[in-house]
Amino acid sequence: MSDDQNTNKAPAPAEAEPTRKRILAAALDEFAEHGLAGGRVDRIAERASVNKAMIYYHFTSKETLYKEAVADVYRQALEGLGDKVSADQPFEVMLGQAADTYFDLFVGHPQIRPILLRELAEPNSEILTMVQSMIGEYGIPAKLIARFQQKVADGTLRKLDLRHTLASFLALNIGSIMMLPMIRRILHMDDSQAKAFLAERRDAIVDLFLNGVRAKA
Amino acid sequence: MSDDQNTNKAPAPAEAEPTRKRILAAALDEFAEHGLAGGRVDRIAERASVNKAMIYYHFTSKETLYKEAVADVYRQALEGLGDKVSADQPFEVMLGQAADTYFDLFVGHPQIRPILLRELAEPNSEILTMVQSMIGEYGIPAKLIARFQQKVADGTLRKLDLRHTLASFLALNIGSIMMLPMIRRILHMDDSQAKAFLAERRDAIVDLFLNGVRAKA
Amino acid sequence: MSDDQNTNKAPAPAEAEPTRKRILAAALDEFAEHGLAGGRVDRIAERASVNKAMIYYHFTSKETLYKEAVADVYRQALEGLGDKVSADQPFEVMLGQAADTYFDLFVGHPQIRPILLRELAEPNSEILTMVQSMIGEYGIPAKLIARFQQKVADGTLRKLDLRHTLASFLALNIGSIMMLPMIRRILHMDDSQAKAFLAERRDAIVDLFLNGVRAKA
Amino acid sequence: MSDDQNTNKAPAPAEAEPTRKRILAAALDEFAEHGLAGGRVDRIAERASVNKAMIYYHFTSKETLYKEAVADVYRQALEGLGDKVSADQPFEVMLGQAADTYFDLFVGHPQIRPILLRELAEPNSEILTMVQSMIGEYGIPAKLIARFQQKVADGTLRKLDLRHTLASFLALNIGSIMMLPMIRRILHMDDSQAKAFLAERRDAIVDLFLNGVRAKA
DNA sequence: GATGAATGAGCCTTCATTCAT
DNA sequence: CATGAATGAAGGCTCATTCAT
Repeated sequence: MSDDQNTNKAPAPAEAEPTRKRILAAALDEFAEHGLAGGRVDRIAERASVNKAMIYYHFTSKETLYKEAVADVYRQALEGLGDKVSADQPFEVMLGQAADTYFDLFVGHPQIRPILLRELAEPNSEILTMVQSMIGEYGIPAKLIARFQQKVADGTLRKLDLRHTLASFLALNIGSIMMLPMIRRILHMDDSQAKAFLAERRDAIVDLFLNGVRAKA
Repeated sequence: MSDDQNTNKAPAPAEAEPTRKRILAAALDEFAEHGLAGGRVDRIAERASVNKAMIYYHFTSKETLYKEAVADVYRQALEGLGDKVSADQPFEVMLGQAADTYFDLFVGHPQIRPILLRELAEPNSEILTMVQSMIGEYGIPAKLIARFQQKVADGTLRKLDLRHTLASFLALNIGSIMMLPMIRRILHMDDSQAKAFLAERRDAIVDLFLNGVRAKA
Repeated sequence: MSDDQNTNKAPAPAEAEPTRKRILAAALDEFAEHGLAGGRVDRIAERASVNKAMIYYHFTSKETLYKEAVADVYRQALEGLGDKVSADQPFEVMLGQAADTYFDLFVGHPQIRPILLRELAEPNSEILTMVQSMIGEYGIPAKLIARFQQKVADGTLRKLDLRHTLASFLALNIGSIMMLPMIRRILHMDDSQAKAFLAERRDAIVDLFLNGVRAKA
Repeated sequence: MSDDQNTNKAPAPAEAEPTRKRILAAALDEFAEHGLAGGRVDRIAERASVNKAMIYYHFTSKETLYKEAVADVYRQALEGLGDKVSADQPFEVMLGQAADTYFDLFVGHPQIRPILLRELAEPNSEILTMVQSMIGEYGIPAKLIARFQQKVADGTLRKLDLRHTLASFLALNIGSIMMLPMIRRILHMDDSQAKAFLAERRDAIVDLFLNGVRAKA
């Protein structure tokens, strides 16, 4: 599929793809800033330097565009992430890799955070379902669960409800990023302080989590 | 006439101070469901069974109404919360009280969750700032930080960066609630399973956190 | 009627009249500033320090209020003017009196100017008709025409079409006042210059008119 | 197809550069009839046979449209007027030309009269300022003032304050037109009489003015 | 008389979407 | 593919007017 694209694109439609991609990128930014309801098709057109009608040439509707734009970032994000979390490493290294992966995800694709937040607010988010299906069994959660089970089996971890253990790890990681504006205000941090804080967060999380789950000597 | 009113008002307060409050309640629901951008004034009027113009009789604009509605729930919520978290109790009891308070907050006022989520997505949320100022120094974070310091001093807790410790506790609690739809999908839980899961969550969090921060014997 | 009023008013309705008058005065100001279409009932109520509903207690509709307010100023204005123009005086004195009367009218009741201007723009102004009927045969035009005729008869004035002569006199007087903002801009006059200019205008008009109509020696 | 257009456009320019101009024309009529406050965007759309939204595609707001429409008529009017007033002609001819120009202006563009009247009623009319700047130094007033000065210098005219002299000429001309509905009522003229009266007015004005300013033999 | 609250119709403006070229 | 113009359906807000007390 990618071969096909690469070879066919040079000749004629070399200009075709860019437009579509530009629209997707513009849409992503717009929706990240304003949400689906607050996002404006005009603004997307402007951002992409295309005529508004062009958007409807490439996409069925604003909502479709939204879905495709979101799917698109996730595709890129997941691709970039690849296999940064390997079960071959020591447990704490693996946890660190997982944490890094989450932080990198939101740093590398800053539009994901606001979009995800807004989707979490939506009663029956199709986006959330779609994203989940994209990540599927290859995601970090699956890897973590497997490792947890093994660690419990060999006695390194306390006997915990692993669903909660996973939920806690996710909450610590993703939740910290999601809630940063709140925590900033509580701790009276300015922009640069918040940035530094976030950078230290990974270690703090892994440390707390490890101690929290490890079986007592 | 005034006698009449006074005596009649007690029995049927459902109509006592209606319109403005009905509008606020309707607005809260509408904005919780659809956000500020997606919320419709017409729908709020309908929900409140008032004429659309009545909304503008009581409130300056849609945005003002939004802010007042949010301020209003928080006022009620904070009032209801009172002093459920007391520093006189053993540490783990206090943590449990704090967790309970958060869970109760979001259960008792289910509109807060989606509103908070969407505000977290907003670059410079005035709402977040306002809410923070409403909670102020009486909030749980302040109490926790104080207790943490004391516990570190007496050697019960490991020497940790307390800002991160607090952030972790908040992420575990609030983050878990915020991210529930995500976790549900990851763990393939249906509605009732999710509910049960959330009910157990409090203990799981306190357990993990306590173990995570406690100094080793 | 006036007896009736005077004797009855003291007892009870002493407060009644003021409200109505306050509304009329407020309406006059509002309509002078914004016109009938641009005038706001709310603003009139505010200006009159009465409840908006009170306006509808005293007047049928916004339009009615407008008409009554206009009729009211004119009534006051005409009353105040009385017989300032007397045919007993020398011709040029009489012209001066007429000019003074017009200038006084617009200075003493500054709301009349904008209202009149806007009514002149209305295709079939009922107000204009009403005002005309209020002034009737006692107005300055009638007096002037009579004097003109007499002056033509005795040879002091050239044989002119007296309708045009009258029109010219009115245009010179009222027109000058109406068009002041325009003339100000053409002659680059500031506020105080314009005021001084208007004060001199009376003499300039009488002088030009007199020379313009007088039979050559 | 494009050929078709090119060849067809000449014969039927009625559709050549339509919408924007149609809107401007419709707006002009609407605002002339009802004023800015009373003018309705819906009605303008209807008059122009365009969708209401089209108005906002071409113009920023109702007020902008108003300003542009007014600027537009004045542009056309001034263009049409050109140099009808020449200083090479005898004084009374020149005055006649000036009078003709004013009468033609208001006859050729009947919307200007009501618009000007309403703007004269506006405390700080931007329109009046704009119009003045459009006319600038090429307008009749400048030409008249220059001629007046010259005529005073050569002794043909009495020594008058030329600002007042100009004001009087303008009041006689423009004022007569503006105040016609008033004069009609005073002189009890019907439609056709008023029309005839207005046609004679030019000569009456020039005659009065000339005699009024001329130095006595 | 007087008021606060209420209402229906309407107003300006915007938005997603489509059409003709 | 690309564009400028067009459109119908709201959407937020306002206004004159009325009602209950």
